[in-house]
Amino acid sequence: MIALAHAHSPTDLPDCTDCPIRHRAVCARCETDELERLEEIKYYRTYPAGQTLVWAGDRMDFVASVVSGIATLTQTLEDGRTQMVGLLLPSDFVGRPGRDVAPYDVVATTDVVVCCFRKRPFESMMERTPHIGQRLLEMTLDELDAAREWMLLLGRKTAREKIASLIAIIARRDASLNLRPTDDNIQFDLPLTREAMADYLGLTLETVSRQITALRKSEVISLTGKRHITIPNFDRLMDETGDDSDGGFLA
Amino acid sequence: MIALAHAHSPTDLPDCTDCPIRHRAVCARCETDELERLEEIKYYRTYPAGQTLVWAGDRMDFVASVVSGIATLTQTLEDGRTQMVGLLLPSDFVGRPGRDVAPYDVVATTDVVVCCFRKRPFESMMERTPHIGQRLLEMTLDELDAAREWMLLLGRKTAREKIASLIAIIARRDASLNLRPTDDNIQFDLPLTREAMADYLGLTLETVSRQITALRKSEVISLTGKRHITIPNFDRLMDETGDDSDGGFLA
DNA sequence: CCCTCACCTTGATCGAAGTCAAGGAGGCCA
DNA sequence: TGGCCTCCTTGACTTCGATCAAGGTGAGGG
Repeated sequence: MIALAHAHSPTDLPDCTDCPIRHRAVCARCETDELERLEEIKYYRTYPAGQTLVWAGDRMDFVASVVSGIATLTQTLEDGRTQMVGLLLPSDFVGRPGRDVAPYDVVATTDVVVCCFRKRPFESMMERTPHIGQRLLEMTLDELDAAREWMLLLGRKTAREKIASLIAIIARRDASLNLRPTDDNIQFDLPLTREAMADYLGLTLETVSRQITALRKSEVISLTGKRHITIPNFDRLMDETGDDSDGGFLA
Repeated sequence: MIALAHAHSPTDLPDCTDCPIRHRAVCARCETDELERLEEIKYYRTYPAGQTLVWAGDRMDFVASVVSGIATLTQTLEDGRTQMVGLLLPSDFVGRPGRDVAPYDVVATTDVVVCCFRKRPFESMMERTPHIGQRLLEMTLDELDAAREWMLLLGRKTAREKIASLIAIIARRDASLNLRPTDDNIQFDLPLTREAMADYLGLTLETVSRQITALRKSEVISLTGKRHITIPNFDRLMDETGDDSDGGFLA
């Protein structure tokens, strides 16, 4: 949820106590001494935008936290149809203790920095450190809620509602990120291409494009360039999502 | 995953050590002494088929394990469109420690027996008993995988593939339940109405009905009555699901 | 400066699934 | 035994989003 205002290179991030995701990641509940032990087994990796961090089916010998940037989890059917099943933001966790083989592709959407832990040491650390397991449970339950919200969207919403929902979610996230209120004249850049949005929403990229145009023509949103969005009236946008008024939504 | 061969009434189930879900539920890893403490705060409830156990938005002052029967988790949009977001089988967990308000409706599909724990005592027990949290984490991660598999189905599969996938999953579950091999001439009863299947698959009940008929006409399945299904050739069915050969699937 | 390539938009057409409507089958109760 | 129910099937028609196809836009590199 928290992005770096200015990108750090791995060597700028030696110390967990200064870590930008310290209070949100899997290590959030750790005490200083626990953090010190984590520090010993961690290492940073960076990936440029577009690169695949993990291929579905590959052995994974590490788990990791996203420190900065955005990555996606995607599944693919044998004939090439793909569905995004998760969006990884800073502090989100990659991998699963106790599992050897990655079930999804993990792809960097922007440049990404991750804080990795070799799986075995992390697992044994988890046994000794309930704080890690507790936090991971909390995060996993949140992700499960988000996945279920997304199932409702995929199964029952119209294309227009899907786009409106996605824009609302990104707007909310951006607002919370920059500590601005979620009201009117919110502005932000879409971090996803039309194709990635299509993969997220279970649509084609043409439909995504058409529905964005339609929302623009209805003045629910306005566009500057292809990616920069302004929301003149947030309630107006929420009306288009199909959710009931408050509409608790995704991570 | 394990159902009772013969239904117990609540009073038949006084003792955790004899519990049919002892080795699969949230208490699976507990030692005898931990079990004894759980025993003190548990109580059973039964619900007849069709009854709602929990309404979305209600306060929930308990968490629970499904002991026998099947229940569904569903979400509803304000105009009435509904999407099933989870299927609760024996040993599955209901509720979330640390949360007060239920986010989904929980409805009994068959007669259901649940083993309840008042939320506060359960939460404080969780703090002292890492085994419970560990097991809950494992179960939640499994559910998250299942939800993501389901997202792929909802977003990218055709109606025919959705139906084939659902039948395959129920067949697999039934086979594992009865310790029969998943090969040919599998037979079982669909535990869901056409409408419930539609809610699960993001379809209408008419489309479900038509696709079941179509699969019957293609001799991928055969029907006896409306609910009893025979699968002459399991590989044939798998070919219709759109998944790649092995196709790791849901709970 | 212009070319190229990735990304996006728009149009025309098609088809899968939704909608509306009618009726069948079986279980349950009076 | 007959008359509900609820659950399911089938048909006719409509519609939303996919598909196929053609171009537009803008950033970066030669």
